[in-house]
Amino acid sequence: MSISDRKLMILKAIVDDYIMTGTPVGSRTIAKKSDINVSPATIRNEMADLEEEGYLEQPHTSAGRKPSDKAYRLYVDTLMRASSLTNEEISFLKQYMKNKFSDVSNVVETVAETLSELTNLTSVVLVPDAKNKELQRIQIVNLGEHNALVLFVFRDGDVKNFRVKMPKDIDDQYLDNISNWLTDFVKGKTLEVALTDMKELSMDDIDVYQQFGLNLLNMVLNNVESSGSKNIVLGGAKNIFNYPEYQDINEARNFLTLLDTKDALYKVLADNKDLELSIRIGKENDREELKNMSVVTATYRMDNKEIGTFGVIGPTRMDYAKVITILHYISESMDTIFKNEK
Amino acid sequence: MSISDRKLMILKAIVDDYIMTGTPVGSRTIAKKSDINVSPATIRNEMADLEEEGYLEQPHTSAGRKPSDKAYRLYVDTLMRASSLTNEEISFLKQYMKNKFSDVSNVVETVAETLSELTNLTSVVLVPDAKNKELQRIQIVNLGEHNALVLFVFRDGDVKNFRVKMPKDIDDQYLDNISNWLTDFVKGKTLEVALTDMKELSMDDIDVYQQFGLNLLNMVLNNVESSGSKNIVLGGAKNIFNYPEYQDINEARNFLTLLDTKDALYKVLADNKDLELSIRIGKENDREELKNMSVVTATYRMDNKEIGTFGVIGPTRMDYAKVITILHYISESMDTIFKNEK
DNA sequence: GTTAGCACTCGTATATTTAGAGTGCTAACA
DNA sequence: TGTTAGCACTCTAAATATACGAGTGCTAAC
Repeated sequence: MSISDRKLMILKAIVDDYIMTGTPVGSRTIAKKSDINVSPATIRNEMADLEEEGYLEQPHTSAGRKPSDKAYRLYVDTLMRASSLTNEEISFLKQYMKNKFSDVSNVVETVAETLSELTNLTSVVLVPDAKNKELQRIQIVNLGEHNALVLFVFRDGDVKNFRVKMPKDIDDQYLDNISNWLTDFVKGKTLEVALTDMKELSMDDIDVYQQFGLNLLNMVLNNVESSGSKNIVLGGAKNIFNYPEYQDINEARNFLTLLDTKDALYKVLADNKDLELSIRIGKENDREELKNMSVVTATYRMDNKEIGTFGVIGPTRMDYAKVITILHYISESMDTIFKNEK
Repeated sequence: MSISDRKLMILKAIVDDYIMTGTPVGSRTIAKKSDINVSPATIRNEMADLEEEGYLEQPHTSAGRKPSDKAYRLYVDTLMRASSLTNEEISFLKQYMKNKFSDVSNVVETVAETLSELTNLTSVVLVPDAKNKELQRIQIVNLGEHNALVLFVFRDGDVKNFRVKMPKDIDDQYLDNISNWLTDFVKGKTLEVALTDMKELSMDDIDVYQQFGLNLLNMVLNNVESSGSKNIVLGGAKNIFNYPEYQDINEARNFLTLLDTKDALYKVLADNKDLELSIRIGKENDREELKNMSVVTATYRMDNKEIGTFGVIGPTRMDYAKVITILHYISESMDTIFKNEK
C-alpha cells in the first residue's frame, strides 16, 4: 500500500517541525506552516491514517503527534532534503575544518570536538585499534636512572609510548642498536603479527634482543587489549542539555551514564565499521540503552582499510540531514590531511 | 574571643552531619547523635550563638542550620580528624593505586580517573606545561610519501609528536642524522631555551639542520602555547549528580559548563602550583564561578620542580578529610613511579 | 473529498490546603 | 547561672483541588 503524496508531505512537515521544536505537533501548525493548502480538519484525517500506519504516535489524547522511529526511517531514506545547509554554511564548514585540522597532532580529539560543535550533539570517535595498525618504528629512549621510554610509531602517525625500567643503565648506543634491530624486524607488521613472528625466531638469532623485543611486544599488546573499552573519545557531552526533553535530571543523568559505559558505545561503533554511513534510529539499535536514541556514524577509509569511525549520538529527533552533511565534510577534510597533502 | 569546647564539638558535629547528608541539621539530630549529652534546647542556644558568630547559616526560619564557609575553614584547620579512613581503607587505597599506576603511559589521565573514583568528586589535573620541561630527545620518523613525524621526548617521559610534510622523500639515514644533531643540541634544555640558543648559532654551523631545527622548534612552541587553555584533564564530571543539591538541572548544567571553561580551572590550578596542598573553600576562591564550590589541590614536586598539580572540585560540603588523604596517597604513589622504581 | 463546528480529553499551570520539622522564647528547675 | 521542658510560631514541601487550553475525533454541511 503506497502512501499518497499529500500524506508524505504532511509527514515530512511533522518530522521537520518535531525535529525543530521537540513538542508534539498539531494539525493547526501544519496547516499554517506548510504549503499544503488544506484545512486543519483534513490534516487531522490524514494524521489519523498516518498514526494507524505506524508513522505517528500520540503521547496522549489531547496532544499533537510525534514521529515514530518508522517515520524517521522513511524521512531519512526518502523524505528529507539531502542537505539542509546553505552554500554559505557549507563554505563556512569547510573553512572551519581546514583551520581545525591544520596543525593537528591528535586527530581523534579534533574530530570529536569539531563534530560536536558543528552538530550540537554528542560526538563519539573510535580510536583506531592499535592492534591492527602497521608499525613503522620502535625507538627506545633512555630517560636516565634506569628508566627508559619505548616508543611505538605506527604507519598512520600514531604513537604509543611505555615507560619501562631497566635492570641497569644501558648505553645509549646500545639502546639505539636494539631499537634498530626491533624496527627492522617489525616494520610493516601489525603488533600481533610481529609478536608471532618473533616467537618463531630461532634461538640462533641475537638472543638478548629477541628476548627484550618479545617482552616489549607482549607488554604493549596486553596494554592495548586491556584498555580495549577505552578506545573511544567523546565530545560535547553536555550538548544534550540543549534538548528540552532532557531537562529532566534523570534523563540527563542516564544519558551521561550511558556515555560512561564506553563498552556499549564501542560496540556500536565497532559494529558499524564496515559501513561508510550508518544510521540507527531508536529501536533499530541493538543495545537496550540506545533504544530511544539515534546513532549516526561514518567510517573513513583509505586503501580499503578503515582509518577511523566517528559519529554522533543523540535524541531520535536529531537533524539527520545536517548531521550527515557534516560527517561527509569531515571525511573530506580527513582526505585532505591524509592524501592531498602527503 | 575564643569558643568553648562544647561549641566546637557541636560545630564539628554539625559539619560532619551536613557533609554526610547535605540537609540542614537541627538541634535534635545533634543531641541524639553526638556524645555531648545535653538537651536539644541547650544545643539550640549554642547554635544561635554560632550563627551570630558567622559559623552557621539558616536557609529559612524553620530549617536547621548549615555550616558557613567560615565554619568549613575552621573545620579544615582544626576540627576534623586528620583522616576519616580506617586502616583497611588505606591499605585498599594503596593497593588500588599500585594497580592503577603499574603500567601507565598516560599518567595524567590515570591520576584524573583514580582521583575521581576514589573521592566521588570531579577531578582536575593540570597537564605539566611542556614549555618548561627538559627535552631528552628529538626523533624524526619517516612515514613515507613525504610525511614525517617529529617526536619530542621529555625528561619526564612525556612525548609530543607532530606530523610534518617534507618537500621530498628523504633518506631515513639522513633523518636520523638530523635527529641526532637536534638531540645533541636540545638535550637538557627546555623548548624555549633551545629555541633562543639555536637562534644564536652562527651560520657556519650546518645550515640545513639548523634551519630545519628552528622551524620545528618554532612550530612546537606555537602549538604548545596555542593549546594553553586545554592543558587540563577532567575526571568524573558526572559525579556531581551524586549530590542531591545538584539535582536541579540548572545547577548541574552550570557546573558542567564551568568544567568546560577550562581557562578558569587552569587559572585556579596554576595559581596553586606553589602550594603542596591548597584548600579553597567557597568564597575563598577568586573566581566568581567558584564562589560556592571548594577546590582542593595538591602539587607533586621532585627536585623542587613541580611535576603535576591535581585536585578535586565540588560542593563546599565535600569530605575534606577523605579528599586530603587521597591526594596524599596519590602523591605517594607518584613517588613510587618517579623515584623508587627508577 | 473537504471543512466548520463543537463536545470531549487530558496534561500542565496555578491556587489552596495540610503536615511536619525546626525554631525561639518563657518559665521552671538543679 | 546554666539547663531543660513546653509551646506558640514560622516556613517549606507535599498533597490536593481548580482552571485553562491545546488538540482531538466526530458530525453534518458544503
